[in-house]
Amino acid sequence: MFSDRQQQIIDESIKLIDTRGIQGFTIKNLSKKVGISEPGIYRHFESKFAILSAILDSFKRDIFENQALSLNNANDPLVKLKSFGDKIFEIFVHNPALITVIFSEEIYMNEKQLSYRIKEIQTFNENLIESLLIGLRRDKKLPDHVNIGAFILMFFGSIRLLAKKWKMSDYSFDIKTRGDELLSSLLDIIK
Amino acid sequence: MFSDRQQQIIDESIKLIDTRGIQGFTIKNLSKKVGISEPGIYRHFESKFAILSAILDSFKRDIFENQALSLNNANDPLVKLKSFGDKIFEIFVHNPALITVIFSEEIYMNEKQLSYRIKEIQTFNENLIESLLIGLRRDKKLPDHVNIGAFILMFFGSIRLLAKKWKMSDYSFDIKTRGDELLSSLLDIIK
DNA sequence: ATTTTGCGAGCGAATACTAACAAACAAATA
DNA sequence: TATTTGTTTGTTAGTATTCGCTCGCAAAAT
Repeated sequence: MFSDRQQQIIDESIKLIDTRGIQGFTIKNLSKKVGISEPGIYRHFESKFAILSAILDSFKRDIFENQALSLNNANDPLVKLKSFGDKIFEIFVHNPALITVIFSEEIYMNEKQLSYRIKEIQTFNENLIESLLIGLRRDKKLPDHVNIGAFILMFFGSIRLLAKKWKMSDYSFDIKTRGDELLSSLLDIIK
Repeated sequence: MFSDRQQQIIDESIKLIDTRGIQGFTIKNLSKKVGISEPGIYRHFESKFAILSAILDSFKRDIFENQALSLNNANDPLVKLKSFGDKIFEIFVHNPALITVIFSEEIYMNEKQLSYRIKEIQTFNENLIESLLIGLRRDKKLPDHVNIGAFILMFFGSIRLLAKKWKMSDYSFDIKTRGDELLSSLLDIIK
């Protein structure tokens, strides 16, 4: 899909956006990081837009494969939910820079094509969780007082916020531990 | 504190950041919105940084006064929590552009002084909620299984996410209604 | 009379991107 | 095997445009 050089450019772009924001994501800064000249970048991507687009493609592929996989590993919906959350934190631990890139819709706000892609990924994830909860409700295994829409907001909202806090604290705590704590509190709600 | 013209510049800046992002927040765009020339802007603020700084000052004053007020209107901690949440949604309904400005830490990431101020506001709000919950626990009115840290993440995380979704949907649903739903689900957890 | 608020013109630096050319490499040919 | 050919990947030098911001001056307000 992407050549080695292209993947390198994508990786450095993500790091650059993470550390210096969209404003720091310039072709000049990027070329320094990659170690080639500015026009050299354009040998591998036709525009800055194309790089952002590739970042989203690359991430989308990752998450679709990973999540689909983790959901097929169990039968119990609660176990699925837990492993879904675990997987998210695993991805963040493995590539913290992604937190900024996928939770900062503002980065893509000038490009409708890109913001649509971000929305698509979010909707995909929410639908996964929603169908799990609807299944539980059908089987009368979800307490009556649980509001599915509200739970989904709590689920993704708290995970996002924890990840952002982790990043803003310079990764000063163990997100795996705190994530486990959070996930078990979330699961408590629907037990 | 701020002259009429300064307040106008602050208001237009918030709107500009909301609609066009940090990248669209330029002195040229701002001067067009305000209706004066670019150098005219510099008669009222010494730099672009000073405008961002003023935005945070203005918002900080608002939220500190408003929240402190709403928390003194009741005795029951649960009622306080509800009115705290209500107040947040009221502020957003009244000034939706603030959602982008205060939930987009990336805007200020290049300026440590500014990102520190954002953090300060967040910590202030979290501490308010935390002290309410600690009080409840002391009085044995908080269920044992409730993890205070996790609940705070859920509380602010879900509110933030709902607000962002509201904005991203072009304000296509009634955030007051959905906010009420969310808040009652949140309160259910600690009852 | 003095201060405040505005303006047009223009500064140096940075932006995304292009043109023209050269080395490196691989496949095809002698 | 040695040489030619074409493609890929890189460079230096430059484009037009935009950025935040300043200068010097004039009108307006106090």
